[in-house]
Amino acid sequence: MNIRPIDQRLKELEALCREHNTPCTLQRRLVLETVLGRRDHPSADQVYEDVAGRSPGISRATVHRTLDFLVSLGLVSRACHPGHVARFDAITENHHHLVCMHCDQMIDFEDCDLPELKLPDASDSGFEVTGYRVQFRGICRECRERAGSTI
Amino acid sequence: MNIRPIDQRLKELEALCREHNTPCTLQRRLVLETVLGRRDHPSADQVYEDVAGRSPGISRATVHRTLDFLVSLGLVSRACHPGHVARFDAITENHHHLVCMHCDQMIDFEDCDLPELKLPDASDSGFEVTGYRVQFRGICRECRERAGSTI
DNA sequence: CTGCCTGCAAACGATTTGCACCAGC
DNA sequence: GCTGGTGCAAATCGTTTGCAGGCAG
Repeated sequence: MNIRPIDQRLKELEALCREHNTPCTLQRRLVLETVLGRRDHPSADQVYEDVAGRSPGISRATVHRTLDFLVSLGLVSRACHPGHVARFDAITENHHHLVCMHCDQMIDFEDCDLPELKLPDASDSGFEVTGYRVQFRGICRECRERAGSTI
Repeated sequence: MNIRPIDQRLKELEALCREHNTPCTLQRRLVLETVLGRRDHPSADQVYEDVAGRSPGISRATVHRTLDFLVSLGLVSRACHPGHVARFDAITENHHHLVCMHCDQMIDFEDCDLPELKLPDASDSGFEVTGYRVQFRGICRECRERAGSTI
């Protein structure tokens, strides 16, 4: 759960940009700084609002593109789920899912020997916890075969 | 992880509709049957495709409304996350989140004594698991206070 | 100087909403 | 017969894309 200091992350960004032969633009720095500076998992639009406050010219499209870019570098991750359409589930009890990060397919994960998690006490934060979901993320067979060894 | 038989679920739907003084329409039955009959967490559009095959007149809007209705009854749950906008996270390691099911706010959950989950072997299903997220779902303080005791 | 990134605006896809009609109770 | 659920179409919201111009390397 360690967040490295922002400066160090910006250095990582510069190094990774160099490594990928792609410019380390002001916008990329600003978007990364913004995500690092928040602990509430902002949406793309919230990042846009923040960044636009400091750099008025920026466009929403750039924020989206930049976030995707940062995810592809591994500097930022997508909270929630990879795709963006709502999905529904006939099982209302707590259980686990396997999610493919390439094609967004999502299946139940049955035969695991994971312990039933006890609901934690999050009352410090004011939260009343009523259930949970565990999302195991990875790559499904089809996507692995399709992509060969390039992943 | 027990799915009750479809007939029993349909009975539950009828009972709950009666209890809420709202009609148990054909569309509601069809949508519920469809979600129960699939184990792959269909999106609203996939449910629509299925239902439209059996009942050509149905509209997408009704499928959305019906799914929301079934979720509110507790017969179906939303997989992934409650809202539908992508959210980003500066922490790329495995960790836990608290998600408010009312306002969709999402925060990190730090001080929990949950064990680090070992990545399960899901190779039967062809999945290569690379990470996980645990979503604890509940109601945040503000939403609880705002709603009073009506939740 | 060159290529890629950016800003803009239009396109797109999923979901929501307003309204007239129809079906369940 | 009333109420509220449905179908349709338009509106909305988040995200993506095509293209001309600007900036990092």
